[in-house]
Amino acid sequence: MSIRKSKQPRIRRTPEESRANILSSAERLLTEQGPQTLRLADVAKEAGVANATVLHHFGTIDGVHTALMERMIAELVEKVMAIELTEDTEVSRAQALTTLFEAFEQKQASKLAAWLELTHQAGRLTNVRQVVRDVTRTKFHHQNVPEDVVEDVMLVCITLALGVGLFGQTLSEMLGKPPSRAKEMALSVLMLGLRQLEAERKS
Amino acid sequence: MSIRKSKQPRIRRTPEESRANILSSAERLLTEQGPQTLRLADVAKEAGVANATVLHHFGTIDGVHTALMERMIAELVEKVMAIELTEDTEVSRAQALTTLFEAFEQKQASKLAAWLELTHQAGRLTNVRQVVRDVTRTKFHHQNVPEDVVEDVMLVCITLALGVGLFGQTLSEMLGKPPSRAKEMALSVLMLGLRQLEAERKS
DNA sequence: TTTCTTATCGACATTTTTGTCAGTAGCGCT
DNA sequence: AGCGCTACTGACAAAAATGTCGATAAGAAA
Repeated sequence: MSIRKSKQPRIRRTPEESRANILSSAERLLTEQGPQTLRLADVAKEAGVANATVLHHFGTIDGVHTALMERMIAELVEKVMAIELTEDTEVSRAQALTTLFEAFEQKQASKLAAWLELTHQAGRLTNVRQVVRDVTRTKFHHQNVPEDVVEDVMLVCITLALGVGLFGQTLSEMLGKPPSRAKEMALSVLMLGLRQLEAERKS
Repeated sequence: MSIRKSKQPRIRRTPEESRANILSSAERLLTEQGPQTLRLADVAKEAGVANATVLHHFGTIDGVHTALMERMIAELVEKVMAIELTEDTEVSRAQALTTLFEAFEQKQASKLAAWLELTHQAGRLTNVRQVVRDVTRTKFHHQNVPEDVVEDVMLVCITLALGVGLFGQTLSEMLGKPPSRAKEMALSVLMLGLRQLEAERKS
């Protein structure tokens, strides 16, 4: 009558692999189930390991949170830095903006940012300014625009990309529209608005 | 040697007052400390009552969460509905937009929205579509623009207002700029972009 | 004053979540 | 094969969070 619980053989990973496995599971939980589910038992179950294994690699559940944040931040920064903006044309800009918006929505970066903001951990993003400056210099160096103006533009682009990434889909669907509508509208308005802003500045 | 713990006389409120007191405390915790601190003991302590008192009025801690969400939503809707847009002028629009942005940042509505989004409770906002439709009809009835276009515009405005409300201040300060810079930039871009969009539509 | 209602509370019980520890088992190395 | 290292695990302990219950007291009404 007893059900045989065929015990799986242990999987022994390298520490790096194991950490990556656990963090990937945690990231999945964060984005699909929300921050509440980032509990020890949940993470361990999602990763297919014992609770003690998670603690073995990260010390505490908070260690998991910290490591997850840092991993997601690093990935996002890498993605943003990879955006190409070789020419100063409308098309090139539109592409860059689209890529930026997608970077913030694809890897759930907006959810990460919201989590950091809500938990007052935004201070973790100490390198944001440096990244923005690097982008300003490396991507916009050929444009004859003052650097602080470029920074203002990037500020508004990032803010809007975050807003769209976090709320765009839900809001669009609430209004009975296709889920990408908010993003499309935001991109249109942003492109047109920035063009006008530049025109005004030149006069 | 024993320290006399002068026991306070009980405060006996009406059920409505007591609920309001508890919810206000919870709201303070949500916006100032983050959602993690919306625990029974934290809420009770902030409200200055015993844990059991909170449960007496709300049943469970989840009941507190639900009631808090509903209260904040109602307050926000009221604020948005109160926005005036009597004329179809640039100035009038700018004022309305500014008011909208402020509504989303003042009462921490963006944090509420982010909380709902992260916890997959956005479905609670069932009346968003109705509110948008009401606003479309009551505020824009005198403008000769199709209703679905107005809805698209409101979609982008709300999305951006949320983004600015949630991330604007932090991002601005990260880049070493005054905290309202993101909002100002967003408003500028939004006004210019919408004007252009309208111009394009007319041609 | 006395009575009645019920908001309030402290103490306790239950459940949930985190963390500890001693032993087990993969895997490389000799 | 035998050995050493350590990733891994289950069982248990500790802590934290939620919820229950009977008693108390504030205020209204008789």
